[in-house]
Amino acid sequence: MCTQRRKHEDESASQPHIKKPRNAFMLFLNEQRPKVSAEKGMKSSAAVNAAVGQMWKSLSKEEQAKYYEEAEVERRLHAQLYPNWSSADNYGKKRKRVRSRTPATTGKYAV
DNA sequence: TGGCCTTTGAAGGTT
DNA sequence: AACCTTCAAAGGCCA
Repeated sequence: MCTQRRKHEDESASQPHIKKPRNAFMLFLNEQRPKVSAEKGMKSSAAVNAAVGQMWKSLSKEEQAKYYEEAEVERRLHAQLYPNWSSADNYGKKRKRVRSRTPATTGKYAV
């Protein structure tokens, strides 16, 4: 695996860098990704994620709401496990490509 | 071997 | 307070 996490035992033993609470799509993705990847033959997750994103739009508001509630529960669980945890665990650690990938810029990341 | 590419949501960070 | 930037997942693909 690529990310070997150079973290020493002291870090990983106490708090192995707690991930941010996943949103509704991450939950939906984790369910549909293996299915879509198998049916579509999509190897790269980027393509699968995009495809699942379209599927998400096809979901009924009740179905979508289901994931929002599940995601909300994960926030609760996260809060219970780490009441003082801030999502800034890895903020700025992974430099996401070019800064300005937000749709607010021009819909797409600045060319 | 790590970062990219990709999705939306959440949430930190900046203004 | 409002706006913007980054991580969350994650698997092939590139430098």
